[in-house]
Amino acid sequence: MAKLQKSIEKRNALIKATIELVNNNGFHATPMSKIAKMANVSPATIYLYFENKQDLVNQTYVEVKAEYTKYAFETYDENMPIEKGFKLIWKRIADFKLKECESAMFLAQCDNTPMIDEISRQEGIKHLQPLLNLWARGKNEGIIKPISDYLLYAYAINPLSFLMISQKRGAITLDANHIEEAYEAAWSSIKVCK
Amino acid sequence: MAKLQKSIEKRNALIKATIELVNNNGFHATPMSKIAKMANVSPATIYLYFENKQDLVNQTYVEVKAEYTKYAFETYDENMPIEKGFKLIWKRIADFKLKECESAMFLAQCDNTPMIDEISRQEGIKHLQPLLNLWARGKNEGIIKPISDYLLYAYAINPLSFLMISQKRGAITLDANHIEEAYEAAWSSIKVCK
DNA sequence: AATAAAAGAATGAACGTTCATTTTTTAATA
DNA sequence: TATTAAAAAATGAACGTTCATTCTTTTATT
Repeated sequence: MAKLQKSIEKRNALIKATIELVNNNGFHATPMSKIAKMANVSPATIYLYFENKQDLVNQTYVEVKAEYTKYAFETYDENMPIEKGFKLIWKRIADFKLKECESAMFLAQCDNTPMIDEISRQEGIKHLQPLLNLWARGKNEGIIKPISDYLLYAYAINPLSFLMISQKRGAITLDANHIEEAYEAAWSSIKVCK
Repeated sequence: MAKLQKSIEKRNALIKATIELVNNNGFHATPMSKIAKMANVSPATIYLYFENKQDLVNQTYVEVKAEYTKYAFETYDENMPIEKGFKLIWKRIADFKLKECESAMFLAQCDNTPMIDEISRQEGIKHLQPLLNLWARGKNEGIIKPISDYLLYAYAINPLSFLMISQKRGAITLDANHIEEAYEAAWSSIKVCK
């Protein structure tokens, strides 16, 4: 495999096709041949870029996860006050999940199945550090509840995945108003209540 | 497949095996042959109880979902005051997700992938009605935020799935204290703040 | 001309499902 | 009750298909 000099676009096309097909049919029903076809490439070519199917999916996961967190923290600055910083990150995440809904769908599917290697999963978690730091600071200042980061994540961030999936399935349509309500729910679940 | 008179146990064994194998390997990596082996049955026998693999998974989903909601509402009475009723249902759900963690895992996987037919999914949602009624009542009384049921579910109930998965993966261990904290987060996210 | 990239066709393994047969259960008869 | 016939349930092996992956050949690049 090594590194191919050329054609990063071909790699991108393969990753894009993987996301789309896995979203719509699930891992079990997306053959390499279909991925190749959607990316306008021969099945054999996939193996110039990826070791095998598992590797293709793992790499897709890590790459999408990185994009996601890059977007989430792009405008955040570690010196911001807690609530302002949280709101900023939260809104960016919400924004990503609604705009890049294909990517977000894919992540949700990976995060809830044994589709992905544990190693790639760990790799994906790393990028979340700035949010954990913010929470640590918030706990110190008595603004954020002194509870486990997993609990904070479960209530502050994870619900967005559920909402995104519901929207993708056509069960709801989220407008700016809903997002504001969701933010209020998220914030009130983790802030210290006076 | 008509109804078989005998051997409801064989059907149950098949469903149990399906849950366990799909949890650990995902749909795509659980062949019928393995399901048969784990249920101590010939592969051919599966087809006496289920039309095909998809049908087996669909039926497993609907059955587990029914168990889940049956458990959730078992001790609930429609005349309870809002907060008390909500707490009761919430605790039962938490209880189920931690005790019947295999079942809950399976549901989470189904709810986040295209593994399940849309029809079976709809079938599974029906059973949630008592909770929606409670919320309607709560909104009327000004106790619960006047927001979409999907938002309420996303913040009050869905986080438990995330926590359960994290626990199953060994990332956390939830004790009674965590559960209490989680309940507080859930309630504060949906109650009207005075 | 030499090398790297891509292609299509080929391969072997694995899978879901069915088939032909056997085993077990039920019902009928004496 | 004992024996036998019929029906139901269960089985292991086999089938046809699909899939991931590899092999060989062609095309593009330097």
